Amino acid sequence: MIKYLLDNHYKTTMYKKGEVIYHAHTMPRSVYFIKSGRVRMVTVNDEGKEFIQGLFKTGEYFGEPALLLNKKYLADTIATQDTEIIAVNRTQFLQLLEEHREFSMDLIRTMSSRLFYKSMMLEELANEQADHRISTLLNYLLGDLQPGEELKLTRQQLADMSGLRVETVIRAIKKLSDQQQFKLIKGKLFKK
Amino acid sequence: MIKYLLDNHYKTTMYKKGEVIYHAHTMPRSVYFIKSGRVRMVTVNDEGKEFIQGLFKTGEYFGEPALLLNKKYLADTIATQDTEIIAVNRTQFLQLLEEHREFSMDLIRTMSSRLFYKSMMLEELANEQADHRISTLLNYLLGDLQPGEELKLTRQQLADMSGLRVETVIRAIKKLSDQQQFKLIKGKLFKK
DNA sequence: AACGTGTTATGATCTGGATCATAAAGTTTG
DNA sequence: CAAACTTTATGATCCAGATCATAACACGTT
Repeated sequence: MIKYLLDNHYKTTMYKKGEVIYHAHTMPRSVYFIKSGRVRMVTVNDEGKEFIQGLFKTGEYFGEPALLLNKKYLADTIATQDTEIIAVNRTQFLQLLEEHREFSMDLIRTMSSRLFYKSMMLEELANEQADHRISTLLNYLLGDLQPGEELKLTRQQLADMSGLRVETVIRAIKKLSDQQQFKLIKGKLFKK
Repeated sequence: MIKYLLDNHYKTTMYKKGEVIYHAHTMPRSVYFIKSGRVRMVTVNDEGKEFIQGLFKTGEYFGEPALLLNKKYLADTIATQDTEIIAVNRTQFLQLLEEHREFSMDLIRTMSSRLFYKSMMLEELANEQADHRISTLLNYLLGDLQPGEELKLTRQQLADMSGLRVETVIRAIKKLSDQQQFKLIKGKLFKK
């Protein structure tokens, strides 16, 4: 999709590490495709505590639900590193969906997978204890990795994905480190 | 969509109140369209505590994400009252998506709205106190109602949607009942 | 190798909401 | 309309995880 957008002269914008792509509580104007880089989508509560709603990388896109529902964004979206973005406005986006059957199918599949993740995490946050939450989250994240590969997330990020505090995540990971499908080397997590 | 399915001789199945349409941890075979009735989608943890992932009524459909991702269901789906269901298998479903542009757009919008709801609830469960959670949930649910209309959900159901216990929901609703956009009459909730 | 910054680690205390218990409404059924 | 349920209500106790405090690594920089 990105290739198609580039071939058709869509404009890319550069966001420096830490720059905000959009703010919560504003009306959406575009869908954002990541040409290169990484982005995090976070909701922030009154006390400034972040919850990571999603992490997006090169080739992925975000921001469609609010655009399609014509509702204000729930989350802030921030470049986690220097990132190139192609913004596609509503008209263009709807046109892409109409004219490219494969893209609308891709979107449906992408949304399915996000729904799956969110349903899983909702169950965890609603009903499960800290250890269980971390175990489920880690197993899910490790699923994407090759054996021996490192899970490049800090304890703080895992806390912000699971609704726990850093200290709790640190203690949970320590406790889980035997019986799990990861190993701990100098505090880092590697898939077994 | 339902009309189209009926016109094309898709078979409807009757589920009595309390009957299970599908179980968590089984492989999906179909997408389910509700011809009439109501259905709840719940995840259940080891201690038997339920979390309501979704409530579906006449005209709505459910079960697509697992089918499209070819992953086991996360939740059980149960008829909340006598319900008529049209089960559409994978091939038929993919065919519907290909041949009916409007339907694939409807699905995208439906999924957007479910994602929106789940993102909202995740933020609440991760970061907010009981009163805030209930307030957000009630305001969201009241949004669909006419002024004066009753919100037909028990405290237990609200608890199962917000990850709280009944007693906590009861106390929260009492505390919120002044400053909110609902009124309490004999324990029932009405939109102002 | 000393310094600075980010991350992991660990112990001690505190608290919101769970849990337990019991009762009072409200609703449905025979 | 009484009996049998279901749902709402309220008080008392308890505990997992938040919060606070402080230290120890890890790693890049000069």
